[in-house]
Amino acid sequence: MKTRDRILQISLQLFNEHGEPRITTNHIADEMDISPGNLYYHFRSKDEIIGLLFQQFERRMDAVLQTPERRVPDMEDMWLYLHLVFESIWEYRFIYRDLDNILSRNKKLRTHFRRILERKINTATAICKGLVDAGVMDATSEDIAALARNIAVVATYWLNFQGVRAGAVSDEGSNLGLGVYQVLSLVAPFLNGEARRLLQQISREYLA
Amino acid sequence: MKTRDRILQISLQLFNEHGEPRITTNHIADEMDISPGNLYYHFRSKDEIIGLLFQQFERRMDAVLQTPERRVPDMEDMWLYLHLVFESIWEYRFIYRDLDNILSRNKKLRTHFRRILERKINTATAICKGLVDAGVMDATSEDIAALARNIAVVATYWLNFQGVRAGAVSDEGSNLGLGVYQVLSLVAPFLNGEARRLLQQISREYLA
DNA sequence: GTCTATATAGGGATAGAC
DNA sequence: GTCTATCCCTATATAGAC
Repeated sequence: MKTRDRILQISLQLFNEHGEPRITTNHIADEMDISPGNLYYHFRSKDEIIGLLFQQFERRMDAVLQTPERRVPDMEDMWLYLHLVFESIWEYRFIYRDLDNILSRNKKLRTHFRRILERKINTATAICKGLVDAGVMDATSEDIAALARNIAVVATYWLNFQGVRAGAVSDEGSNLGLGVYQVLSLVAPFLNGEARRLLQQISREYLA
Repeated sequence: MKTRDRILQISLQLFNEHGEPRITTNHIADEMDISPGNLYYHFRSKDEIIGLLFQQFERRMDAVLQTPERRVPDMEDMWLYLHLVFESIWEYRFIYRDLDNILSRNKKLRTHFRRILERKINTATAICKGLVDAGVMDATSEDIAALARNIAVVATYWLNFQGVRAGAVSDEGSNLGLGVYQVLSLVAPFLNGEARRLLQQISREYLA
C-alpha cells in the first residue's frame, strides 16, 4: 500500500477515535513510523487530508442516497437502506463529531455537507410520498415535511447522541441498529396497520 | 459590573458567536479592553471559565426540567415548556456547537451533561405516560421509549441542524419556534383527534 | 486589580541532505 | 520518497512592577 493512501487511512482511524482537533500531523506521522516531513511531501496541509477524506465520505453517501427506488420500498428495504446510511456516517464519524468546527474552516465542505443534508430530506420526502400514494401511509404533506426534517436530524445526530450518552461508543458500531430503529419509529405511527406490524416484527429481529 | 462577571459574560457571547475553540483568552481580554494578565488574575484557566458557564447552563436547565407538573399538561403547556428548553440551549449554544470536543476535555462536564440528557429522556417519558393515562395519547410503553429518545435527540441537536443548514443562524433565535414545532410533531401522531387538532392550531399561531 | 513582559509548549509547515 | 532539523506562529499561563 502506498504511503499516501496509508496516511489517509491512518488519519481517518485516528480522527474517528480521538477527534480531528486532537490529532496533529505529528501524531499521524508517529503512528505510521514516518517523519513529519514525509507526510508533508505527500500532502500540502492537514486541511488537504481532511478534504480528501470528506470527498470519500461524500461519494459514498451520494451513492447511498442516489439509490433509485423503482418500486415502493417495503419495510425490509427501508431497514437496509437506512443501515447503509448509518454505516457511512459511522466510518467517517469524525466529521460529525466536530461538525461545526470542521465546516467553519472550509466553505467548500460546508456547501457540500449542506447538499448532503438537503438530499437526505428530499429522499425521505420522496419515499414518504411514495408510501402515501401506495396507500401504505397516511399523512398530509405538512406531516411529511416535518417528518422528513426529523428523519434527517435523527439520522444525522444519532451516533453523536449515543456517543455522549454512553461515554465511549462501543467500537463494533452496535448502535447502528438502534439508530435505524429510532428513525423507523418516526415513520411507524403514520403507517397503516399491516405495514406497522411488519415493522415491529423486523425491529425485533434486528435488535435481538 | 465586576470584571469577573464581565469576563464570563463576554466569554459566553464570543463562544456562542464564533465557537469556543476559536476564541482564545487573548481575544476575550482584547474585546474587554483589559490585559491577558488581568484575565488570569480572575480565573486560573480558560477551562475554569468554561466550567463556570457550564454550571450556569446546568442550573438553568435543571430548573426548567424539574418543573413539577401537577396536572396533565395540555398542548399549550408543552409548547411553552419546550420553548424554555430551547431558549436555555440557545443562550449556551457554544456547548452544543462543540459538544464532543468540550466534553472530552473534562470528565465532570461529561458526567453532568449526561445527567441532563437522561433527565430530558425521563421527563419526556413521564409526560407521555401522563398523557396516556389521561386518555389523550395512545401508545405502548415501547412506543414511548423510542419516542422519548427521539424527543431528546431533536431537542438536543435541532439548533445545530439548523445552523448547518442555514450557514448562519439568524441571531434572533427565530428557529426556536420551528424547533418546538418539530418536537411536538414527534408527539402529534400518538395523540387522539381532539388534542391533535389543538396542536395544529397552536402550531399555526406560533409559527406565523 | 491591573498592567507589561515573558516563559513555555505545541502545532503546522518548510529546507535541504540523503 | 524519506529523513533531520528547524522556523514561525499562536495559545495558555506566569512573574513582577505599579
